[in-house]
Amino acid sequence: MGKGENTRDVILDHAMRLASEVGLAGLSIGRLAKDLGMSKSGLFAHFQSKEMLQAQVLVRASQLFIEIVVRPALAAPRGEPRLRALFERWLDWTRTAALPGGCLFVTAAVELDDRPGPVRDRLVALQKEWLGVIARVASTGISEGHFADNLDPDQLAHDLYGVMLGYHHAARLLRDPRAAARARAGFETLLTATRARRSA
Amino acid sequence: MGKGENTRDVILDHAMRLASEVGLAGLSIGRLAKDLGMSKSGLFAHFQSKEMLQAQVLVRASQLFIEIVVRPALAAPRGEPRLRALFERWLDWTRTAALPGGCLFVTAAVELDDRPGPVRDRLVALQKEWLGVIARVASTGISEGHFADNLDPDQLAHDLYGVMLGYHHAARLLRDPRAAARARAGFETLLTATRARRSA
DNA sequence: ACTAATAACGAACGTTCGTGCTTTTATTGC
DNA sequence: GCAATAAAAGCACGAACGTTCGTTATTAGT
Repeated sequence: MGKGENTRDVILDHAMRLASEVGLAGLSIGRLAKDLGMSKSGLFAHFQSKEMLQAQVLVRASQLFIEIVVRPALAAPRGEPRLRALFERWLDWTRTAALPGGCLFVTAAVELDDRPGPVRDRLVALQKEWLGVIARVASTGISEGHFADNLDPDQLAHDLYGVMLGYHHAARLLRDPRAAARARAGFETLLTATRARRSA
Repeated sequence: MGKGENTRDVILDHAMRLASEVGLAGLSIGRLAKDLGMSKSGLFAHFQSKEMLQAQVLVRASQLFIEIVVRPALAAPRGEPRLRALFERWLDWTRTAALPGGCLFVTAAVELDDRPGPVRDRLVALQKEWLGVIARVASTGISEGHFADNLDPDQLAHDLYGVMLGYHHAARLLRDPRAAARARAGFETLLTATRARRSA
């Protein structure tokens, strides 16, 4: 690994943390350079544009997310236990990843939802992938007999995302100390519902 | 109503719509002035600072929200019917209010959650008020016998907010045409859960 | 109609923004 | 240790930012 590649990693790491606080649009080359003690142009040369930087930050964050949340959860048994493992790690991942401003994907999702472009496209792809992972685990939960067989895995994935967004809102904006407890209660409500057959 | 007050309303109205797309931080005096065909300084004079403008936009949006969502829903019978009315109007309110960029409060919540200051404080107060309204309606639902008497109204309010955030995410970022259906399904899951006594 | 007050204007301020070019400094391969 | 290469710095650019100033139109009260 050349030296450039190394500093590039350092830049992306810091950019990811900064973006969790101020958003991807709030990132500024000047601010990053100042924080890292290097020149604007020297930093800029690692990326062809700010847009490229933003996209790379997203990629880096998703790698970290997989490493911190997804991979370890795969150690849990298929079906419900694995879903629980995913949920707990997801709930805690901004702490584990030391993201000072909360989940970067939540921030990016809101600020990019009306801004077409490659960065938005990449985020959408990542989010759909993640929802797909959840849905697949839920689906396995059906075949394992943990959940009712008329459960809609995509709906459960969607609902789980809602629980996480609610947690983010309560924890970050409202600074509600019960946020995690509320999220877990919401999760249990969803899981309970997966057991009763629902009227179509 | 003097002339100044009128143009001030026009400015705030447009600023609110613009902010729903680009966020409160994304608002710029120059852009607003250009859109409305007036000078930067003339527009600026209506507010002492950009921060004041942002705060006023929030106030304006909450007035609109009350008018469009809360007030009409109060016509529905107390308890569950009123909660349903609130939910349906909430789900549709950005369309009714003609906000092109989705719910302004969602956007503001994410971008302000790490930025202390009067604007953030105002948003937090507004959000707590709104959650309080939901909780109070849910609470009435208990005394009306619609919901189990060990239901936690604050938890239901929190969960409902999560459903709405999930809807926003699916509709705005993922452009999922099933977003509204998903949100309604999540709502019904929550309501069903309020009927069964839960183990403490 | 004349005056006092309000509203809007145009220009400029100092910063910061992203992005080029050119030059200097570090690192690498032989 | 020297040459080739990669990385960072330095400098400058045009544009946009929020804000202030002094001045001109427009309105409202008498």
